[in-house]
Amino acid sequence: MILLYSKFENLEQEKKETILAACLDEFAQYGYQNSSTNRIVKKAEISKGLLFHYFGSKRLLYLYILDYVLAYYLKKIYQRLDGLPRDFFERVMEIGLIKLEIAYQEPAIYKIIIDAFIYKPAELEQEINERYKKIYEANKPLLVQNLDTSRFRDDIDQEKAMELILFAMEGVSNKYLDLFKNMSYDEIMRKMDTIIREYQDYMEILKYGVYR
Amino acid sequence: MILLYSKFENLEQEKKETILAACLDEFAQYGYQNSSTNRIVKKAEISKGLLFHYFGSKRLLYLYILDYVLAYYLKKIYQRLDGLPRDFFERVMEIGLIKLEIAYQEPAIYKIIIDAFIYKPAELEQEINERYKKIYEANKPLLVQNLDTSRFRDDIDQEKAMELILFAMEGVSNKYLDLFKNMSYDEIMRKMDTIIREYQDYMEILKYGVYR
Amino acid sequence: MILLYSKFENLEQEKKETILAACLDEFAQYGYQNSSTNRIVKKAEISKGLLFHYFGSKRLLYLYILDYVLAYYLKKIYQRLDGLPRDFFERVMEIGLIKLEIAYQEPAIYKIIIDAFIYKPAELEQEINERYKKIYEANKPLLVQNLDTSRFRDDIDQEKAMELILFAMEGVSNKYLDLFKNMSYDEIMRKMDTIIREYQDYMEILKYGVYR
Amino acid sequence: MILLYSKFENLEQEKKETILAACLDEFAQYGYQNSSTNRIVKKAEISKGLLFHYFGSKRLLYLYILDYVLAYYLKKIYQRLDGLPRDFFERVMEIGLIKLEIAYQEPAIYKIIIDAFIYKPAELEQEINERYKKIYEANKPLLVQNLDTSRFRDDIDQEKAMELILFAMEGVSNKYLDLFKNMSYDEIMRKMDTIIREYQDYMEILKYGVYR
DNA sequence: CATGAATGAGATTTCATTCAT
DNA sequence: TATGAATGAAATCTCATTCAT
Repeated sequence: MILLYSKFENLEQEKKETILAACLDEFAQYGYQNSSTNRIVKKAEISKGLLFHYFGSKRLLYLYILDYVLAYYLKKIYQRLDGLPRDFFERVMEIGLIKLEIAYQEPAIYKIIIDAFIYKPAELEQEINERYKKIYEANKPLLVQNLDTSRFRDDIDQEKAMELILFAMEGVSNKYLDLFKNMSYDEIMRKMDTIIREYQDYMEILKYGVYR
Repeated sequence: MILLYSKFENLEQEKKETILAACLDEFAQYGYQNSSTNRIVKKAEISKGLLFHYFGSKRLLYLYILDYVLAYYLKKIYQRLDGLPRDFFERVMEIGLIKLEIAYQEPAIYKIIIDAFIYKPAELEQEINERYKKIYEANKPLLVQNLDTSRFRDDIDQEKAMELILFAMEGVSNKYLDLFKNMSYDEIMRKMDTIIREYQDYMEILKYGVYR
Repeated sequence: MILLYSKFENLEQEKKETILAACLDEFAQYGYQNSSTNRIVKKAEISKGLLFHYFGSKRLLYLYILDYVLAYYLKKIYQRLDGLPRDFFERVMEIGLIKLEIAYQEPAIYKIIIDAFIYKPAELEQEINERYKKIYEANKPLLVQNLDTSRFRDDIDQEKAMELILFAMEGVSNKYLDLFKNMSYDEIMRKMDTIIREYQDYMEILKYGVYR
Repeated sequence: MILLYSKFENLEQEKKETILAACLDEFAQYGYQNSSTNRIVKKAEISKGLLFHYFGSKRLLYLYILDYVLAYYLKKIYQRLDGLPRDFFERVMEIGLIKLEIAYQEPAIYKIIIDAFIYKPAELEQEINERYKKIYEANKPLLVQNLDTSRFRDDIDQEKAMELILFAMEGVSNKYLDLFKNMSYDEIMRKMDTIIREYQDYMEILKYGVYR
């Protein structure tokens, strides 16, 4: 890894950023399969050969970018780690909101991540699965560390319950994201209060089942 | 629509089926973007010109096929409509099993549907969304028709509760489907009992919250 | 084979010949590895796609051309079959002269054959070996059919002797071909008599050992 | 020449050898045309610029390497010069065995030489021909020096006879080398006795014609 | 001496679509 | 209706060589 991409990493910051921006843009808009290295070099204003000098192949370039966006994403999330609520429901909500925030502040990064894990281009399945495991493991402590589980009912499988809650709330999140697609940032912000209230409604229902 | 594809629809049954089979095969294996009309005509043993004579463009061909598989899918589901349990949880479980069944009996059809809704090739987003709404509307009665809601607690929003349950169970289903990817049909069948039992465990937890 | 190249073979004669000429030219000048399909389509004045429509890949194109030149070559040789002398030495000499003739009448064809068998591009080794065997088998009767072996000495292995003679005379032939490279056709023709006389000198020596 | 490569030749021994090894490896595996200076610098662990600093161009690098392997080859052969049998046939056989030995001890060197003289990349034809002449001249004394020609028959052209024998035996050698291609070293060694015996059979036939 | 970033032409191949027959 | 030849842009990737540092 270190050797593989060192040519690129040793570049001056500005140039690196131009190239990264071009790649993020391209992969976010077209996904892996339909992205074009031709378009990337045009956007980045570098020669065709140089891109391959840095990254070796489109495949390796994509994996580099994927790792880059994942690192960025995890960093953002972990910056908030300290302030996470101890109650599971509140924490799930908080994390959901963080994700929404990233999705709006860095839509390209968010889109690349989602695409990678949901679509998984066949020729990259293994590599993406590895990264998925890694990010899953990295996320676990986020959810369970320093958690106050005292309110969970004794007679249910706590782990399964938490899984269900996550699945359900992810479904709710996606519903909102889908809704947001055709809305401006301002519109979204204006509705945010209502959304948060709805979010809480959903959680209340779940809470009723798992908390005593 | 009627005019658009009438040339194809008026074909003799056998020829239509050969062409359909070739398209299903191709789109299931490669998805929309990476599918090739060249390969399709080779598989279907028809000429290049004829395919475009029937469908106009790759894009329109795909949409035709998408509608075809959706119709097939819905038909299969609706055939089971009468026997659906009146209890919501049992019904969700039953529908989940029907989906699994289709996924294994007609993997190509299942794969095309999943791909369409999950990946949504950018240039087809609008058309796919339309279809998504349509299928969503079509599915609604499936879930609510003739439902026995008497056991739902009075003090919760029934609709939201059902949404949550669906989201959660979809998460569980996907978890299993992911697990199945690297298993043979026989292995899956052997584990089916355990899986159904786990499925029920998850539902018990949810039930506790929404049923009185 | 028939299906593979039928698209090309069904073309009208004139177009086929233009394309063939372009390929022969290119492969003779550059060999397989360094030939360029870009240059070929330019020479043949057809579009890039069309070449691949006809032949599928550079590799298959080359194999088609190789078979074409081999067929041409064998046909030329077999046309002379009837008049071949019954004495082995005279026959070897005759065949050698036929080859020289072809080499000068159709230098591209000759060069492609020689290149294929001598250089054998690694990725085509197997296919070329198959063809080599085929041509070797086809050549055998040329050398032994209706041969008068009565003058061979009884106490030597006739087959080994004939092998040696062929190897030796091939060496002599190559020596002349090498010599010819820097000579004009006219020069060569003027020297032909001397060359044939030398040829015969060489054979006399060999004859002395194997004939009684 | 001296000026041309002096930068390289003045290097410390170890570095020179690393670079030479990389070049031998590359040219033996890929030939001139398909070799890559990129791969060479990677193997040699030197910079791109340095290679061109030393050798000027790929073409000049190849010629340097060609001269190097030829020198190596000739040195090896000449080391055996003293012990060479005085009988022409025995000497031809001995030289043939020496070549086989080199082919197995230094396959890269052998392969580069063979490739150069057999394939002759068009753009290097002249330079290779010069070297061919040089090596041919250098080989001559090897064959005739201190030779016992007393057993040659008086009535034949001795030089032509020797030429024929060389051609014939080269044909036999190539036949064996071709055979060896698909055999392991051990297999070859196990068959060596049989091969030498066959070699001698061939020579006996030739001997009969040229010796009295 | 030495580096390695940078170039851009050129390699083979695939693609959806058109159109003369 | 039906054919399949024809197009040429675009895809990814490699190449020998240069030059600022």
